[in-house]
Amino acid sequence: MIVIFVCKQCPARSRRARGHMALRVEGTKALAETTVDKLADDMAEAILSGEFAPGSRLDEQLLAQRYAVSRTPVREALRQLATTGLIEVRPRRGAIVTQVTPAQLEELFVAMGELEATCARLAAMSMLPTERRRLQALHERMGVLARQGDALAFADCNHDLHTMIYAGAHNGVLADMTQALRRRLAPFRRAQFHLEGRLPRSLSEHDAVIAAIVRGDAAGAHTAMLHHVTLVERSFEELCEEQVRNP
Amino acid sequence: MIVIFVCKQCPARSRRARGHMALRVEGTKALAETTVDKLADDMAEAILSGEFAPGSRLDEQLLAQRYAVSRTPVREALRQLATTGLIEVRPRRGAIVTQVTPAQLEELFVAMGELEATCARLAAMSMLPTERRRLQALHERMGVLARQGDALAFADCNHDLHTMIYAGAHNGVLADMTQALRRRLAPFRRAQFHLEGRLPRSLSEHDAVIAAIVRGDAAGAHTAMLHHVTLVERSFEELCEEQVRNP
DNA sequence: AATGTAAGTCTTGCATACAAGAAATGAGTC
DNA sequence: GACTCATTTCTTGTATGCAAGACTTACATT
Repeated sequence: MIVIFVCKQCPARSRRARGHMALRVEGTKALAETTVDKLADDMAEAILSGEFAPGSRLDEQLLAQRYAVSRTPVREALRQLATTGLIEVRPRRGAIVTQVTPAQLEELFVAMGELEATCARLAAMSMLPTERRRLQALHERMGVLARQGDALAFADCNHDLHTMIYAGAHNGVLADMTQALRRRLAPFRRAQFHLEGRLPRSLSEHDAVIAAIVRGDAAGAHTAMLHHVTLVERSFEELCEEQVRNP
Repeated sequence: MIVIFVCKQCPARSRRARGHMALRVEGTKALAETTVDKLADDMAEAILSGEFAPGSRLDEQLLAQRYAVSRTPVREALRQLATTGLIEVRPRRGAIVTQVTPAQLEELFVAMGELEATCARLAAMSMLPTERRRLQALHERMGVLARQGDALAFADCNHDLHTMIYAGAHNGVLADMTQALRRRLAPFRRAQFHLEGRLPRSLSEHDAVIAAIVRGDAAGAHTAMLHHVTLVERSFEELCEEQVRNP
């Protein structure tokens, strides 16, 4: 979200000239205003959605044609994606979508769990009363959704709940890192909400986390969150094994 | 470090043609082979060393002249640095070296502490006997250096010690993130090793961390490391205040 | 004097062009 | 028939050029 403070009196020209600023709200990213940013966003989305399969080559010319731009902005976008780990650029040999090995996936899940648990611990220590109340309220709403069996809305709220916890840690650096990791793992987590009985199970795990945070139990929040994320990972693994058996 | 598996029988030409690969060792970065990578490294170094002051503008043409290249690779390097948070590129308004506010610095230190503590916890759980022994050995060597008052060698070993702990967590993702944060904070940590009495104090703090890791006490390692990093931060703050008083 | 306007200059953003390295192809050799 | 080597083709890496947006300066207005 971008908030712009505008002096209605000043015509557009002088507004810029005097440096009236577009203030960015804390913790948000600027909207993609330049071609490169749009490209990077689009390509990241295409990778995360699986359209660009892991291991596939990203030909600069093809991408340039696809997005109707020249190679220059494509290259800049590719470099940007490379530093996020989504793709790999091999000097003089082009870029490929990063192939995540099972071992690396395991590491990503573990790292994610640790970061989330850390956020939960900090949140338990430093959340404001308002934040705790809103967290509790969201959790209760998810209880209703779970009973209604609305997996889609539940997933949305689940995302908000976790984001709320990152924010509650009151540490932008940590929140950004955790969010980034979460995004990278999104493709692997998506499927599991359709698993039978996942919703109520998820809810009861959340219960422990939320309760610990609300009562300010740092160690408890850490443990409960680690447990929760580990279970999410476990059910992902089960899903994989199942797919191997019944492809 | 790069390890290349070579078939001695095949001449260089066919080796490439047949796709014999240069295997990158886990957890390391490729050497800068392309102009852009070299630029990015150089510029990052210049920023971290303070040559490019926080807030200063990075003019593409000037940079291109300085490194005797065209603007194209400079722009790509800038984009790369931007995603690491070292600089900020404002659309159509050029790049500036990120200005870290005291509040952000505090967040960086806290995040760093949490990550280091997490690494220590995981290391306590999953380090191999060899790794524990080497950690212990390095710690003892640092004891000697501290008694000799060799601050420079001590700082080197200190770096190695922490790196060893990241590696001991057996999680490349976490290790990379921690290392990156450590690098970003390096300019702010550098000065403090010259503080009076810092070496022996640092050593005794390490003692608690190492002991906990070696005996496999996960919770203890976490707590001790968090304590250690917090103290490092504290002494940095003291240093700042002192400089404010006697500039 | 302070603010608003307009022209001019400078910088960035993107496209195009060319050079150099890598893969692919095909002929020759053992 | 497998391997080597040379040649061709394709892709990436870097330089250059042009257009559009942002800053500067000088000027006009209240």
